[in-house]
Amino acid sequence: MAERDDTEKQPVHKRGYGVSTVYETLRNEIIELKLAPGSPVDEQQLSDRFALSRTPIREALVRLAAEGLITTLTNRTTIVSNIDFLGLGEFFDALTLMYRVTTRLAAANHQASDIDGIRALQLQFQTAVEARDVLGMIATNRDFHVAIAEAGRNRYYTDLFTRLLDQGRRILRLYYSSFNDVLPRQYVGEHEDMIQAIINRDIDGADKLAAAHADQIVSQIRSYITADNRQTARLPL
Amino acid sequence: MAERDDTEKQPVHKRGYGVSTVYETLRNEIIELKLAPGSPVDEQQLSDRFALSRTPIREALVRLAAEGLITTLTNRTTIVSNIDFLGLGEFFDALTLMYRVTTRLAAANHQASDIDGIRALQLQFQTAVEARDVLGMIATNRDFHVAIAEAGRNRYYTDLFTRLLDQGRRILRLYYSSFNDVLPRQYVGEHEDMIQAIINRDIDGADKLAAAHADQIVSQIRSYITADNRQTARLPL
DNA sequence: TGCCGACTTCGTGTCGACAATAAAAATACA
DNA sequence: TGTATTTTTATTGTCGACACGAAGTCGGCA
Repeated sequence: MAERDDTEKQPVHKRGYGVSTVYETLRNEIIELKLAPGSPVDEQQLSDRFALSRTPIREALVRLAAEGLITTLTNRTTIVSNIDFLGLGEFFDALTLMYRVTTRLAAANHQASDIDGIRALQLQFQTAVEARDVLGMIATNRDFHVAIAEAGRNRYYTDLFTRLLDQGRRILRLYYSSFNDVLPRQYVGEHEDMIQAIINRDIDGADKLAAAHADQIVSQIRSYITADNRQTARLPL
Repeated sequence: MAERDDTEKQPVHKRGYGVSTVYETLRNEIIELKLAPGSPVDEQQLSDRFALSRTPIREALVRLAAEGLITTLTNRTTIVSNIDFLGLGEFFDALTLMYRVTTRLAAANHQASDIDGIRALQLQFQTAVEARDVLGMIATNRDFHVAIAEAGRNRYYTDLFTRLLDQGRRILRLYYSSFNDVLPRQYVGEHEDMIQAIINRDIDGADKLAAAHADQIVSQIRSYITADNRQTARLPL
């Protein structure tokens, strides 16, 4: 689909920042599906592109592999990890639990200053919705929930949740064309309710809202997938 | 305390298995506190020890850093990560939740064959308890719960839980000298109850048992730590 | 004698090259 | 013409060496 011809060279790196640059760049491109799942990741190609030797490239790839974003076949090749549709059940389960836990903890542990950041991101999300900027919605929605997780002050949950949300971004992007506007608008309202519950330190309320929110998103994705499947099933044979 | 003079050389590696050997060896030594938290990790030294060039060593270190087991100070040195006593609250919270979730899911999703593996590990744990083999207890207890998590069939929970349990092993080892036998014996019984609940597919029962089990362990560790603190507080000044 | 700056040293970050390995291509054979 | 075997090729895994950066060290100056 999308060509990867936009290989701009970024020649100058400070010593020690080469790997993290490569890591972050590739990470973004994988999450934003600029690099298609299953597509091969060539070390020499990246070496040329970033004007770095293969050693720092490799270290970045090792980090990406540790996060499961790429898969390395020993001695042969490394590819962008495929989206595991069979494991989607596990994914949704974990995602829902993390939505709930992080929102609960935010209600319990947040400090006043956290709210400002959350509010700002909610505003960004809202403007993205109004502008019908689907990609922006996906990104800002992610940031909004990460901010809530950080207000909850449990790094273990935040780490797992962030990884799950980023995984989710890959899936959402696959289906973003089918977005309509009624759901996103609803999300704005749900976000608003969640913020209120957090401010009121209403832990159980926050939990319930988060659970409902998660269910919304999960069933939305599920419906996209089954709709997609139906299309394939209708293919003339 | 323990010297790290036992640096045996392992010269022969199959191509591609060098890094994983280094990774696993170091990982074990860190978790088992053979490498003290805060102690420096020298690449050249490891290079000599494993009879490998620094490149594969480095890749192993990157993986360890991604898991948080070591900390790399850019351009300077890399050390074995310190145990974060201030973040212990977060740790216990996440640990408890994962105990509950994995046991719940095991009750819901296990297959008959899983039970055999769990039973075998429970037996190992029991023999370690009877032999008063504290180190064995810590290790087999970990394996027992990992097996339950795997029977629950959610890789996201299993991953996080495994990491948490391994972190916990470092903490437990710090205090293993203060172990008495009454608690471990109690754990054997609690494990037995958990297995029964899982077999009966009693999800809520499994949850409750896991929660109680986790609380036991957490309060045990907490009491060790506070006892330790009291000692320091009693120091003559 | 105490503080500031150049120098030395040690270890990491990066590089280019070589070796091994597995897939693909080419060849031989039935 | 189809299949088994050898050869080629592309790409990874590993290596030894160099270069940069930060501590610690030493000497100069007030």
